[in-house]
Amino acid sequence: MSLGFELLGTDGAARRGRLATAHGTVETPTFMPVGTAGTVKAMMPQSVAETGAQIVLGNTFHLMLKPGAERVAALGGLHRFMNWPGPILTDSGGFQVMSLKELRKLDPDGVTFRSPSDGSQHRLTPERSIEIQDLLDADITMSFDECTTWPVEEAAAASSMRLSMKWAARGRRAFRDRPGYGLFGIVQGSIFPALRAESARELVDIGFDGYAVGGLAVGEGQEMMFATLDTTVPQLPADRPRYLMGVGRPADIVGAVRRGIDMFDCVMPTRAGRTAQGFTRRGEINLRNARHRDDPRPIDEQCGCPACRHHSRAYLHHLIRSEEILGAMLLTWHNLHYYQDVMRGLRSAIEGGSLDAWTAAFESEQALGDIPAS
RNA sequence: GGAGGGGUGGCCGAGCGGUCAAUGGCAGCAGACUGUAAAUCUGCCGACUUCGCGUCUACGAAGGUUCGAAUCCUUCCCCCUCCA
Repeated sequence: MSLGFELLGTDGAARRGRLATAHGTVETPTFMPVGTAGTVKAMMPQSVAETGAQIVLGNTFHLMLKPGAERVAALGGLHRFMNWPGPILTDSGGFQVMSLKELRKLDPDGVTFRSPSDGSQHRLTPERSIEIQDLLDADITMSFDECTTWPVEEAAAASSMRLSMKWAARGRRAFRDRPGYGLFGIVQGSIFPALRAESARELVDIGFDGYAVGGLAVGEGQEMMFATLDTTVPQLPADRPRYLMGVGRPADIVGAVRRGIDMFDCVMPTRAGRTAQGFTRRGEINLRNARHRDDPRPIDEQCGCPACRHHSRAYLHHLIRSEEILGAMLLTWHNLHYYQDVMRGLRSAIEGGSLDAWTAAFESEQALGDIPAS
């Protein structure tokens, strides 16, 4: 295995680990901000790092279209191109197989996409996806898969999963092994335990540097997602990192960490930050709402981010109402910082063997809800 | 003084005899967002309301024509442009 992973401790099924990549180490459980197009939207790379994030995502599909993988490679790779010196994980384009299903044609060999911006045709195969991620210089490369839609019949979920497994094997052969770089396989099978088990077995047989659980948080709900993790995660090798793709809200992450997941990514904190939603210790708030208009308090009294240290809810509300860019920047910064606070809390709770108590405190505080302005 | 154009719901602005409580946009009030086609999208937005294609009040003002008027006519009040 070319990607180092050290298991530092456990608390129940939860794990405290350390991932060693060519561009640095990552303490797990970790949350990876999504930087689809070579930027964590509304954030400077340095600011992303200041929130505590150690690794970010890039996206094969988006970077293939603009500016092109070969161009990024010629410019020194994605780290240098976007000035993020730390580890980068790239998604394979598999999510776009689902999210852009109106714009693509799938066949056993791969997928032909029409570009959402100019209609031009682009071909992605398991091999080409790996090649692009190599050109981008991703520390962690994801297998090209089909993110299965929801809801789905078991038969359709099975054939979708089996296609992804074939593609995973092809991707494994195409991947160029080298120190500090790794390839992850992605378990599919929707909410069907037998399919998840089959998928996990196949991937483990092939052998990957890490294992992702894909095709969740697509509408099935938290309960079914957790149920799926309960049966799936135990089938993944204990000595390799586990990544739950696309998840989620803070409570989703906490529940998944407790079920043995090490890595997460989600657009939630960044997208929500651009659409006025703030995540706090006491739940979610919408800064666009009139109730914040005169509120001199910060978004979250206990938060140390620049938005909370220097600015009131009233100011954030004003910026957002006025469509000032700074509003999106500050709220994104806050959300990412809060997510990282949650991850820091989880890691230290696992280290201290106090995850149950930590979780109880987290949940009861979230349940209290926001304190109204006096 | 003369000639034209116009006054529509918080604002801008369609409508120009019935299907108009009145298209749109903005503002306002909420909601959604989970490997980013997203600084996006959705709902509500005269009053009342048992929330129902229900009642009432509404398109500068007052009259009138008509079965029926935001839409036609008369007078008045404002605003804009051009000419003197």
